[in-house]
Amino acid sequence: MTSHADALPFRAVDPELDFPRSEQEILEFWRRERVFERSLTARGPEAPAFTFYEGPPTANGMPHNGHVLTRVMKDLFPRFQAMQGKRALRKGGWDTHGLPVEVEVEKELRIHGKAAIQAYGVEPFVRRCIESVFRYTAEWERLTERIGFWVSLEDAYVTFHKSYVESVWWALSRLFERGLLYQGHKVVWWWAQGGTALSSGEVGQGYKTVDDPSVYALFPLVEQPHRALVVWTTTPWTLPSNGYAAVRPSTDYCVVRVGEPLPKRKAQPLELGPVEELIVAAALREQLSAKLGRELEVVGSSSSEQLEGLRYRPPFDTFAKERWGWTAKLADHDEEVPQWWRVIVEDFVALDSGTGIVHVAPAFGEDDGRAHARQRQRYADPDAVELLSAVEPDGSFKELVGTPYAGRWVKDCDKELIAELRARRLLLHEELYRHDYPFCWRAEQDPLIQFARPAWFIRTTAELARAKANNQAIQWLPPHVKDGRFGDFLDNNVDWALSRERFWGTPLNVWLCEGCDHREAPSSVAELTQRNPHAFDHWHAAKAADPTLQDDLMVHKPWIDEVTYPCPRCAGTMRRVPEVIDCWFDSGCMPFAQWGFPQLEGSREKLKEAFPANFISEAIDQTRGWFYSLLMVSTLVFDEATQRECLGETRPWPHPYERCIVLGHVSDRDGKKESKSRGNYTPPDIILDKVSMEYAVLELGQLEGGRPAVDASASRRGVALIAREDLEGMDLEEGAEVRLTSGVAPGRELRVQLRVAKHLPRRVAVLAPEDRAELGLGVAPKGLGQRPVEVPELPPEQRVRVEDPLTPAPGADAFRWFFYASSPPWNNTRHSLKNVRLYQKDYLVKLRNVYAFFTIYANIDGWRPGRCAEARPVAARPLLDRWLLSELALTVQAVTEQLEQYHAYDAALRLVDLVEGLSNWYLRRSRARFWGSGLGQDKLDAYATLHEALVTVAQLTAPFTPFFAEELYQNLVRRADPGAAVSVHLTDYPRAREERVDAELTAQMRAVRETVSLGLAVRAANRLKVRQPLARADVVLNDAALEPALRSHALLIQEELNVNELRLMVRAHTDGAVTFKLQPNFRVLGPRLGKDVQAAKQALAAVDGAQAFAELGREGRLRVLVGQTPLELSPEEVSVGVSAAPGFAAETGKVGVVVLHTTLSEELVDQGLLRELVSRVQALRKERGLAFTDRVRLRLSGTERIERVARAGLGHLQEECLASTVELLEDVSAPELELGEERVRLALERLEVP
RNA sequence: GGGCCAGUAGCUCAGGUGGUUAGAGCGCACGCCUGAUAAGCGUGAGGUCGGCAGUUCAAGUCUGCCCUGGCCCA
Repeated sequence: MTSHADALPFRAVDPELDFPRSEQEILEFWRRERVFERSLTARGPEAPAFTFYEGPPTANGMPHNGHVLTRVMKDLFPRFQAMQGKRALRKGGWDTHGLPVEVEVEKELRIHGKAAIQAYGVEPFVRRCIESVFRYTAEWERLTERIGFWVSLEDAYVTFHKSYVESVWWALSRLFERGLLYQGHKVVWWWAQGGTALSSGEVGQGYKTVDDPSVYALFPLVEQPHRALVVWTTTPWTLPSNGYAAVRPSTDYCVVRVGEPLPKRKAQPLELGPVEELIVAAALREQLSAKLGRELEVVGSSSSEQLEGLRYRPPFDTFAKERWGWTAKLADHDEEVPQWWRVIVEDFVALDSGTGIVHVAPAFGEDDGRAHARQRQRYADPDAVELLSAVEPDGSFKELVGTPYAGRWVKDCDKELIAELRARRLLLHEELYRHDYPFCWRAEQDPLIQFARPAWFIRTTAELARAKANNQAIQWLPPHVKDGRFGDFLDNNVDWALSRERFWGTPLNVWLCEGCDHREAPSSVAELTQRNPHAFDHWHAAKAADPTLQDDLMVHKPWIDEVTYPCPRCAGTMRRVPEVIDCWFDSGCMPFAQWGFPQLEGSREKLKEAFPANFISEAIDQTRGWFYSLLMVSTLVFDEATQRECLGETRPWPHPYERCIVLGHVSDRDGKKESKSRGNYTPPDIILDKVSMEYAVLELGQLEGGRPAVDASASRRGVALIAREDLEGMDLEEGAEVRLTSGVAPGRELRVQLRVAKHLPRRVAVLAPEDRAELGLGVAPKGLGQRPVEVPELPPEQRVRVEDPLTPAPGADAFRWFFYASSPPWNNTRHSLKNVRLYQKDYLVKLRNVYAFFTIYANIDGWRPGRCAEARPVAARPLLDRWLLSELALTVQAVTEQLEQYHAYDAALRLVDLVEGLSNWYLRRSRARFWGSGLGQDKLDAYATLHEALVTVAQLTAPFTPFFAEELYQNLVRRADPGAAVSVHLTDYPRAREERVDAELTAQMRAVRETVSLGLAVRAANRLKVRQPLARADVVLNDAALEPALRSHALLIQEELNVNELRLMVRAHTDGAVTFKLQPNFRVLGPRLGKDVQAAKQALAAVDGAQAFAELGREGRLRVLVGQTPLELSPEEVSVGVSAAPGFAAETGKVGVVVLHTTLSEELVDQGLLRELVSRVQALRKERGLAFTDRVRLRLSGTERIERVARAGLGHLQEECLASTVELLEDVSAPELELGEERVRLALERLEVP
């Protein structure tokens, strides 16, 4: 059956705004028609590839708004490029390894530390890691689809898969062969009691404020034993492991003598033994003097450069007793120098506390470790220099420290160490120092220590020049990242600490021989099997016993640890090192590992095609993360030889990505970071699907004694109290009616009003007992202590869902658009439901209104896209049509250009401009053209123009707002033409019709719009309703060139301003309403006159503007007196502007001045009354709810003047009001209306259409 | 403590190479329109351009120092 609706040219646009609903239909359409899959193949196999790399998320947490931003940016450009004719491949990916995953699993199992994991069993632990990693995959996939992020998830790469791991092995194997892998030490935050390094996230959770000893120790100089460095440390237990003393670069130091006690100070007794003079930073001398309570007399000066290299006696001889004389050979010249106990220069030395000289124990501080690494670089054989550490991994002192310290927990020895220093006269000062120090977040009484662990490194510093060249070739957005944050990071590069003493990660593929020192890095399972055919027997046995075992696990701990093979050099056995690798290295291997290169068939071709990526995009925090790992891994692995071997050619920089869009963070509406624990977090669902949130249920009684001051009367039946922030979060006003539902009372709902209670925590709602009973709800026991983050975990009877029943959520397009259009993507974005709606209104809603208008009238007129052919050629169409099509062409040009440059924000701005002009000018000015009956030529032109504009906008906006673009396209194009491309996303991106660009017309229209605007401002300022016609408007132009332009739009201006006559003139008087203002043209005159230009300004302001302007015109120059000096000015040196004289009905703008003649003749008043009449009738029509096309019978009675006006304007009334008959009667029974001084009664009834 | 980025109207943002009345949209107020109607439109009020110095005839724009926020690193 063909319904009436199906017969319409266009499906009527739903008057209700519910974007999520139509988006669901479109999602279903895309699924059904497999539009994404088609878009990948539609351009044929020969189409050029466009490559995008997906930075893999970890799915062990819920996706949040930041993920929406990245996914939305990642989606935009491939969609655009696909419409530009490219094969835009988008392979998904999942990051699955790493410490955060292990920590999550530890939390679940309520175990902590290496030993606990081993006790639990590495095998079941690893299996739980896999489960954990995919815990929220479903949510991720749902969000991905819902926001319209097109990515191939079904063949997504997964970092723990065997093929991926083997690719990573291949890369490491390459680096190993080139000598870029070595063993060293890395300083980590170490939980000694548990034998585990903690991630920075874990460390951050465990800070406590504590008092630690702060020690000022003396390090006597070897050459001048009477002088000592005053060295500051807060970790006395690291002093036995001292290696260097560090001073700050380019800093003044002074030599002082300890003098008399300061007056009014408590001076401590000092026993300094042979030391007489102290060296401290000049800037900290007084501070130290105050601490000691003694004068410090300056007896000499020094600088960091002079101090550098001086040898000193370490405070403890733990290592010095054996190694004092040890030296090492320098790399750059043939010289042996002492390895230890020298002054070095380091940036990290601060001058805000201490002495400006810092104790460096390379094993016990990150700065210290790095400083040591730099020292090692000086030597011919860096590995010849060992690391001094007097501490065992369990946190106890080593035997070599000797009694009484050996075997004891280091921090317990602080006091005795200090006492020993004092006894040896090496202690200058001691005090307590209050600071924040990290403790283990699970074992809260255990302080962490920084501790050097043996680790494998990649020698990135060896290839740094190539990495930098690579960076230089990347197009960074914003550009400052290149030489700013990223460049700086490269400049300060240190070798990559690759290994991790953990369980869940890519195992480091280095095998060591037990018998000799032979090392190998096999690159695949196949290679291992070649070396030992039985290498994986244990795995196959395990798999036979448990067929559910995933094949990928054969390359993971614990199974891989059992793989051994005979040493090729001796009779020993090769065993793998125990470590796994940094998961950042995994992610950096993604360009080739996603294809399983080189071991998988076809991977070589795929790599060749998709290397480098055209663009990647992630947030700024990835600078040192993925941006770095990608660049570094590819720089290292793909040296020229490897490129030739793997790609068959060498590629110029950059690789592996040509462009990188660095995104800002998503913050709340106050610019604060969104955080679940603070509760200032807007879940994506609120934007995408339903404005609803869950709250913990509280009752009034729980507030007593707490901070919230709640008026007891505010809590009553039918009212829910919440925090103001929560109210704003749902974009609701106080008093809004909401729907309450509960998980324990399915199907039941309650309508209540929302009220704000001051100081209420977020995410709680106070309900009246009766209301709670209605929904079967209890209360959350924590009351005011309820934390937002815990709300979803509460039992169902303690939670209530609050939903806004009136306003649908903005939807996915709005969410996307918000991120594109609100600010450049590298700025931080202030996100809230309200803001998303704001930007939606500005663009999507406006566009939708134009679209709705179009369908209404096209349906009335039966206009179909086929009738486009009946429109005249563009050049012959009315000015307004030509203007719109010119704007359209310009916009196509600009948007395309911006998207090619990856400027999403600028492109979005252009689209907003276009839609603004389309709605606010073109349609407003064209509405009357659609009203008349029948399809005249002008109307045919208008339909064709508007239709084309809408279709083009649909295509332009398709990469940005794919859902609404699809709706437009389906209704405007495909409904009439089933042969058209199935989806807007399968069409070609619009090409600018350059022949239609009319820059002059654009400029003219701008002037017209400004003129109109000025005229309306005059009316507003003088309280002249637009409905009242005026006799005349004078437009006094600043620029003569605009005169003919405006003349051609005179009718339009008259109509907008409702004036009967328009006069255009160029810088002329109009009855004194205009004055002339002369100013220097500063750009020209400034350089000529210099300082005097200000005097010239005053002189010009003083002359009679009109006369001066006349003189300029007459003689081609102007003479003025500047002070006593005559000055001759050329026309270029003077800028003349007209402005409205005070007291006239006139306004000034850039184009010039608009003057309105405000005297009302009787005739004008009559004209005004007629318009009033029409207006009142239209209001009545609306009141009656009449359709646009309904015909009416109008009866009216009124004062004499009204009747005269009505009689004279009968035809006009009939036409404007669709009144078939207009009857003037003695008395109409209707309320009397006032029209100024006149009165009228109006009655109308609908006429049935015959 | 260091590096990078940002700070312009209530909000979100524009403001090549310095040029003298600092712009837009939204919001707000007032008004218009009533054949896009829970829509459309106009006008207006809001700014010591984060602060303080400096360079210059002239600074939102250049320089220095400082303040606030964000991120990264200590």
